[in-house]
Amino acid sequence: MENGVTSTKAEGFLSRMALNDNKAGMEGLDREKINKIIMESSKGSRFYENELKREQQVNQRIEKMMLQKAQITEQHLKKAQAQSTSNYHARKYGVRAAMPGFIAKKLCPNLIIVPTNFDKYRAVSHEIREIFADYDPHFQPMSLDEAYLDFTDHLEQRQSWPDSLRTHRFRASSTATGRLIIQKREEQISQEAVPEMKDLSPVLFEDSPNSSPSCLPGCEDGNAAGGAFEVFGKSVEEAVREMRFRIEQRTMLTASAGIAPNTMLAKVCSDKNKPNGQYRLPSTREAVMDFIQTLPVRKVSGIGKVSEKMLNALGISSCSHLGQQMALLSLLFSETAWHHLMEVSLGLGSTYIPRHEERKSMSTERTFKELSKAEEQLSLCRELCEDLAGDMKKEGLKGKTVTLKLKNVNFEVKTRALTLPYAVATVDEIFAVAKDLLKTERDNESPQPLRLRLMGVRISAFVSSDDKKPLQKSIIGFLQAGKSDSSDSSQGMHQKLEKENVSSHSFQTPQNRQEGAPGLTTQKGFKGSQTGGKPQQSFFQRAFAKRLQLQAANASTHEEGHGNNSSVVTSVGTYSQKGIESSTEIVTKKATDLSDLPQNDFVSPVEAHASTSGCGATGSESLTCPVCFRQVETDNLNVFNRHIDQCLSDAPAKPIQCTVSDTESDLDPESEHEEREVDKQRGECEVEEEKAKNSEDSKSNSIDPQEDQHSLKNYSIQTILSINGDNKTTTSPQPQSCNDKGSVLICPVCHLTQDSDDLIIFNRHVDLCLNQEVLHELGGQTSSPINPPSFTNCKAIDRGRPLPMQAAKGKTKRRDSPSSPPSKKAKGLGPRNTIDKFFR
DNA sequence: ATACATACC
DNA sequence: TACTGGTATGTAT
Repeated sequence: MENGVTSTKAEGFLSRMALNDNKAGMEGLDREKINKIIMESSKGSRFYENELKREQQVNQRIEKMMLQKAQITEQHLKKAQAQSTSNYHARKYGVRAAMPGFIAKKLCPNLIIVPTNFDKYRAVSHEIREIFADYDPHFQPMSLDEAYLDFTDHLEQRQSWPDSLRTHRFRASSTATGRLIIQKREEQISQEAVPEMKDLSPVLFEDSPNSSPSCLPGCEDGNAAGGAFEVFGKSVEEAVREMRFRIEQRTMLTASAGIAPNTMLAKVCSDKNKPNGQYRLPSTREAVMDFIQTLPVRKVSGIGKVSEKMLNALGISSCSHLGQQMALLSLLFSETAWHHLMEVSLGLGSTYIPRHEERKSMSTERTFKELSKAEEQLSLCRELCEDLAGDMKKEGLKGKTVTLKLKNVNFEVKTRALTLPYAVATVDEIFAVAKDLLKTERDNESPQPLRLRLMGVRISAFVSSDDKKPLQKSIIGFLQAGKSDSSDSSQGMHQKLEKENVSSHSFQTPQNRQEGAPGLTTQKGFKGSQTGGKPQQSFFQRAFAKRLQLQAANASTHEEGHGNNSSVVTSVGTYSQKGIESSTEIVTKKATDLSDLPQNDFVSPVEAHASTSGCGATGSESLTCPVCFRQVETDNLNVFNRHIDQCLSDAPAKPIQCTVSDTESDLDPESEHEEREVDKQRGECEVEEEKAKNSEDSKSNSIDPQEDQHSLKNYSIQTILSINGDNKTTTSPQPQSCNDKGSVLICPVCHLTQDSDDLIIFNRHVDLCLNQEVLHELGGQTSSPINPPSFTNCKAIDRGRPLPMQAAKGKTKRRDSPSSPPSKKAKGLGPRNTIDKFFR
């Protein structure tokens, strides 16, 4: 048994943690050796144990799934039938994104872990984005180093451009020098790094360093003129190559790109010739289908290690398998997941670049050495709230839901949230809630202490810009008589407040009590108001609309010309990484704040609010009303809440008499200044986090052997492009015929009557139809998200997806219900917004 | 609305 | 010694 357990664990670990050579630059490594190192470095740690646990959970899910699969009868089926990163040198050692530094060091003892420098990344990102904008002013950045672009318009214009507009010089100043610089870089790559690799790596690898030389074209011609230059052609490939060339000239960073008919494919393609390369997938059905057939599901954005494992358990590893198993998958997966898989299997993806959406949440979290003392947890919590409030202020945001995230020393994560009836943004408001959530959690665990290794605070449920603006105005108006905004806080809010609070349940149960007086601080520099996005249409709505549009257009001329509809994804490689220890020193910088806090560790939000406002008493048997600021002699929150409600309805439009000064008020100007300083350092950390998005926080992101510290050189940018080109008309698919009762399904795309009333078959037809229509005739506007849904908790048959057997005349519905709103789902399917708060 | 899991960078 | 941080999304309850 012992053995069995051990090996199970080992397997779990391996499948979960083992080297993932999915990414470029990791081919031909000695996996076994690397995995051994990873394994030995990790085993026994709490993290490891927790990973095992999670692995078991996934396995259970799979087991459950298999059970369900076993219950599927022929009938069913028949019916259904119907990271920062490591640089490329480091990757040769098996070092990869998201790998902890201590393991990376074992794989590559000579590794130098470079601290992150997000200011630098932002600067570079800005430059790159300027170049992107030349090709698509509406490009969508997905992160600092990655974006989708639609090349369609650019290509159209480009056709008539003279050579001069397609000519680009080598690096500025003196060209000769520029070339030297570049060449020097290459030498460093190939001569320095490589030998060292061989000598020092504990890991053997089989193939020699790949490496496409950087995209230096062999342009002799332009040299005489006092500067080397190159004339780029008019094709997509040339345009993209030109873009990458410009990026490299400008930033000394290389970029990779994928060119494909939609974003999903473009993303995959961008990985194909990474680093410093590009790959074009032609926009033909044949090419797309061929491409998809052999594509491992894991390559597709949105299919992560869990989804992959579940699919693998069903014998599905490539996208072609997906296509073959749609019926089965429809019974085992949720509708959303299934739909996404179907689109993937058909090579479908988004062909438009959605507008940059507004953020939906903002958070900050920190990992530290074990923290068990209530006071320290409390002060840390406050610190987080301060950071968060600062960030919120920068963007002029207010949100109603505050979430506390806790991770204990065993890596178990918990989140606790509370939604208020009004939006908050200041330190005190946030802290009041977070503190309460923390207390509740502590109480729940007691007498065991909370042994935390991470704490985070998040705000979500932002009020819309529309809501915010008047709010803002009224506050400003209210304050006009007055002083600086930092001292007023709750005053101006009164009217709004009163309205909101009165109409909503202001306070609730002890578990759920909410702070009564938001005491919103005014914020200057309120920028707000990005216009609301266009409502997202569903896949079918779009297709249908497009078709109508096309039909209309067809009446007149149908000469779209070039027919190059493109999207581009670009990603810049990761730069550097912060030291491993960076996250450990956080613990209690603000121990002094403890003095500001009431003695009892955890007080109710209201109490805290009052006390930090300097207006409340802190007697243990009384609570301070946030409205009238009188003591209420009770510790019964129901009583207290009644008082507040009363207070709110009784004393309407009267400003609260108290100089609240909450926000930053508990810091004197001096210390506030210091705080800012600290924030700066922290800023780097946060930026790092940004960076860390690309892989790991301090650990793995920029692991570069043999790199100059703080230098960007030798890093690469990766670009993914997608394009719709070569429109070819394809014949519509033959409607599948199964024939049945008198029901009739009509394809919303081709408008042909379908013989089968089998929805699965019908749906498949629709998708095929869309695929062709959209891809070829229409330049295809599918609404597949750029960032696909995750596959959390796939469900199973019993939940029974409603297979609407309704067959009507004229209008047919998919289970998706084309006419019904994409619902939250489709909406949720919107792009994952990874734009950092630091770049906005 | 809340909690948790998955995914991406 | 010893596995991140920020954001989004999906599912269950």
